[in-house]
Amino acid sequence: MLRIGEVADRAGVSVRALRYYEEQGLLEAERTPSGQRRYPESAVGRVRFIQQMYAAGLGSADVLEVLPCVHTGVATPAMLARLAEQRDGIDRQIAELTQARERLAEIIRIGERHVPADAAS
Amino acid sequence: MLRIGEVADRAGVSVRALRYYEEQGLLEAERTPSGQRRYPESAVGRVRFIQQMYAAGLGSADVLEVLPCVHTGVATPAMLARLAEQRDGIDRQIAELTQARERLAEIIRIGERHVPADAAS
DNA sequence: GCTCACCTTGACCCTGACGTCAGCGTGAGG
DNA sequence: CCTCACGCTGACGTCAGGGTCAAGGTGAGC
Repeated sequence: MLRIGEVADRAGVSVRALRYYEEQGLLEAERTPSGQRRYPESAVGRVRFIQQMYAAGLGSADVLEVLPCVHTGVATPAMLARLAEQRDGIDRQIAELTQARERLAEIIRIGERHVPADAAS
Repeated sequence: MLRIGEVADRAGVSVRALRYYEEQGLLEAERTPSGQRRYPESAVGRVRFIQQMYAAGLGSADVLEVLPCVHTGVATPAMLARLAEQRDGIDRQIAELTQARERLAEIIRIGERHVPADAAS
């Protein structure tokens, strides 16, 4: 059983973040009689997953929706549908980003043609 | 010369957003003697570009940095460097998203194996 | 039994990209 | 002249994902 600081260190997040996740219902912890949180080792991976989902632009509610499937390894059809929805959302985001990237790349190409004399600066 | 509402409609953003962009120095407008904003047609495209950059995760300051190149079509080497930096940032984001997507997709595959009997629900 | 690092809750602070409301001016049609 | 949609500024609200500070409890070593 890990203490909150250890989980934070191992997962690379702040203690505050872990308490916030708990507040959002994303992460449970057992408590010692005095009230201190104790986490299983698996919590570290769980936190990393949560971070990854946040990075993918999901909000706490979305993560909360998909977490049960991760946790249990099984999923109802409804859960699968939600997961697929999130995956498609990410796909849409990737598409948007790719477009933006192309846009920038094109601007760079144009700009390079207008400043061709300068090779190394 | 377009009024603010028209630009907002055509670009698919709110009037408030346009005023905010102006506040951030991203979008200029002429003013009628009474103070109303008047935009050239080109503003619509400009706003769309701004939106695309926001969608790519750039902040107002970043957009402000890269806009001159778009506007003028030319770029100093320093500008090119900034553009390239933003492009690379987007690339990193895409990589992260792709990872998250794969993670979700895997969870879906696992889940599907655990609920294979149910085909249409 | 003392110390000191670690933990607790609660409360307020922050940034970004707007939403929203108030109170008022503007301008084109009937 | 009246109306009514549209525009203006300024100020405050919102939401997420935490940071930070305060005031105190806990627990393992010495």
